[in-house]
Amino acid sequence: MKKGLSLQAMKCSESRYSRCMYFASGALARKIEKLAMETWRKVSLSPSHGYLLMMVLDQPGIQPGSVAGQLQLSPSTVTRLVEKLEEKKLVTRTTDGKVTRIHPTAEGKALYPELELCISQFHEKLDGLVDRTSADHLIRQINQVTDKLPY
Amino acid sequence: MKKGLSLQAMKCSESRYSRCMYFASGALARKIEKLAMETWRKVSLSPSHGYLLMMVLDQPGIQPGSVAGQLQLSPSTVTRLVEKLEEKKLVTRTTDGKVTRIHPTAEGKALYPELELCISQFHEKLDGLVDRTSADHLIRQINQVTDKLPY
DNA sequence: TAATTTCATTTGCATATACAAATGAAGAAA
DNA sequence: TTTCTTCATTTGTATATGCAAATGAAATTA
Repeated sequence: MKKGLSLQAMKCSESRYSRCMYFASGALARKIEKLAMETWRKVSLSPSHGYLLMMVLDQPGIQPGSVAGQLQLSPSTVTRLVEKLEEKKLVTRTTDGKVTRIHPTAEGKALYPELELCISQFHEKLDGLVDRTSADHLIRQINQVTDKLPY
Repeated sequence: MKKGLSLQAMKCSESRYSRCMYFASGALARKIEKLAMETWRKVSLSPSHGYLLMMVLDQPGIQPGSVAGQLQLSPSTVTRLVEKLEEKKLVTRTTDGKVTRIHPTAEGKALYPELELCISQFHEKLDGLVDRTSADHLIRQINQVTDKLPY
């Protein structure tokens, strides 16, 4: 019945490395990323691209640096993400002197309901696996620690 | 004084996206990865490579699939990691039928003390930023959630 | 105003990671 | 034994991400 996992299958808490923040944080992030990827696939966007587009829809004219701050990504990563959304004709960039602004296109705007659906489905999916209270608590704790770590 | 961070600088808990597990886990993992990278730089290894080598030293003859399970990485990722350690002459691979085993070289073994140092320095560095009890607590909580998420 | 510094963004390059398909071998079933 | 299935690993390809250097413009200083 159980397929292809005899060696790999392992609860992370059974690993001798699981007590290390490096693995704990990495393993969680990879699994969450995967879960999110499944959710956003229906709009042919990665979760990062999806959230970025959402931000641009909520805050039209937003600057890349502000995206980087809010999404906790490096400026260069934001540039790449925006490039891809631009290729897909979902956003445009305008530059005025030092300031670059990202604007949604009509096509991008049209995606709003679906993006909202992705977000709520992602949260539902998570709710089905982890009870809401402990997830919320975990998120708060993670953020507390993240805020203490250097940029 | 403060340099180059006006737009990006932001506590993650101030972001409207910080309440989402996707960002919380990703942001934490990226910051921890960075912290760890600084620590392992002195042995010219990424943290993943360092931990993998450590595992091979602790469990000589270990199979890639078991590494994948313990480190919560995909088998293909483990293959790439091992390839690089092999290039650096720190480990060798032997294949006997279906079974592949990873063995440390003398050069790899010689690195053991330094690897231990990296691990303890990483933990010290973390201790300097986040108090030990809450870090341990967080790790346990993360692992609990991770274990509930699908492979 | 000219020179310097700061800032936001982008580019070039490198790393980390995964999925899906391919490989090669072992075990089970016919 | 021949075939089919399962398994562990590897390979091909793709995504995500970051650092350091480059760019171009604004702000500050001299």
